[in-house]
Amino acid sequence: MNTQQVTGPEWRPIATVDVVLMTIREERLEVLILRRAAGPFAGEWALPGGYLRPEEDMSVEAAAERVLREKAGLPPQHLEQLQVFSGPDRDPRGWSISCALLALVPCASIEGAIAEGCRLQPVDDLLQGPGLAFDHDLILGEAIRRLRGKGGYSTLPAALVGDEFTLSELRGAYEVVLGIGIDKAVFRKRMLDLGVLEETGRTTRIVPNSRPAMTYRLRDGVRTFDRQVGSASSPVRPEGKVRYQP
Amino acid sequence: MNTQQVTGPEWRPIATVDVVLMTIREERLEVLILRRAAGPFAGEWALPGGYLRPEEDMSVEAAAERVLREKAGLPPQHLEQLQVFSGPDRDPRGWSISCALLALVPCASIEGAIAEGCRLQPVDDLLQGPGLAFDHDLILGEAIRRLRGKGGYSTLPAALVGDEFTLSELRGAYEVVLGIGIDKAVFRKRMLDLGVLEETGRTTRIVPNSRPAMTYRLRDGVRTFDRQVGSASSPVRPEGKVRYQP
DNA sequence: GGAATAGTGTCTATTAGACACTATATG
DNA sequence: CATATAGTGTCTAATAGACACTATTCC
Repeated sequence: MNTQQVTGPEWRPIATVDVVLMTIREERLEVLILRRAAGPFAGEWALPGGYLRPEEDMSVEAAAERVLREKAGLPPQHLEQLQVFSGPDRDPRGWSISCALLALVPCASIEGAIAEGCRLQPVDDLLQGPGLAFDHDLILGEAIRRLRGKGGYSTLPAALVGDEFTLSELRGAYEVVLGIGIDKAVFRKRMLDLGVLEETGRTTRIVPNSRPAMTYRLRDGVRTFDRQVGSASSPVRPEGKVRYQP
Repeated sequence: MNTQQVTGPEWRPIATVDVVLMTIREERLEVLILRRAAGPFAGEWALPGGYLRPEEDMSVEAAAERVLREKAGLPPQHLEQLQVFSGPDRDPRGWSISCALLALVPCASIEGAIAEGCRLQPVDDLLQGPGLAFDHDLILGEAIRRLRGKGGYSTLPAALVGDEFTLSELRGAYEVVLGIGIDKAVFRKRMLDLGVLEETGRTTRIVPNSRPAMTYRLRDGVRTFDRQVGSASSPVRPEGKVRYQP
């Protein structure tokens, strides 16, 4: 316990950020974790995080971006606050408040830039495994819930593909996030009718021996829809699978 | 500035909670505000809030409930985290982190219990007015955005009516939150088909000289739907207005 | 019966979903 | 030509929305 813990306005809690960086690799949702070098839970796997620094960080978002720069060498495609986790017992060093943030990136932008001691782990494996340090399993669970929930009625999954993408790639991201198959014609009509995309004018071929596809970019930032994309009743179609590293 | 602000792990920011307590009164959305007695912005209107207290508060949610007990004498019907506001400049006392929370209550449960120096103010008036202390206008704006956004596809507005309510009362809450008129037949079918309500078996009459209505309660906590309730194209129907204090 | 609100039935325009079909590239 | 994916057209079942209609209470 920490001797700084006295009651009154001069008392202050430990303040940190924890970042859930998610990406799609090989058609699976993966999370960046690292083996803690020091401090509590040294040697165990945990989410990247750290203390707030008054001189460097202008906000919790800035602190999260600093952490990600150190661990994955990148600014994320999308970063949003997830939830505050707080209390006297979640950190053995004392009463703490941690702002958890969800970061999304296309896989291609971090592979190779991942720092020593870090790795990408499929979320499904992680939910079974021996568990993360602190209350990070709880934080991870909340991140997955948020992504799955918000992913169905927003352009959030677009942050998991590159700036420029084909409709098949985008659909693949939605399918991985939502865990369902989505009919390509329905998806195409929905996305284009929503007006959240714009053509780049360029085409790409996803695989050889096939027709090239138009590429698109997001017209704006993340937007929300008033209806869910796809449905749980859609069968998972074989064509639904799309390669992200052709 | 505070001399505690030195770089390094022993440094800690000011940590507070700010609560946006919303309710519906006279068919308008209202917010609890108070005139600051001391400290920065003394004499100005602000959202209720306060320091985290290590001995009393087990979490930010508990701190928010304590603040609400002091100012409005109640545990809220619904309490959820909104967003963290943080940075070196938002509080003149130094680098601060504030967890903003959204609290919803039926109006009847707080009228009379509101503490000295506090008042309920319609949100629309507040958005025009001279503005709140700190960055509380920003926090209020985020609270309204959250309520309007989430209100359309969840049972969140139910927290603004009593535990037991008629479908007309509930529909009225949705109409106030969303700012649209909702057809009563459509609303009835949607809500009952969703299976989020259960009959209490008791009936109430909203006004004299009319047929009594069945009352319902929420089957669970807040649930989300995959489709928006109502639509912007619905005309505001005269019958849509419902009295909350008959 | 009159007034007021609760609750139901019906029609229609829209659309999600399913799926067949055409188009365009490579080899 | 075959192959593989992009992109389009069509049909259907489901339903949101509009609105008329019936039901139940108090006066």
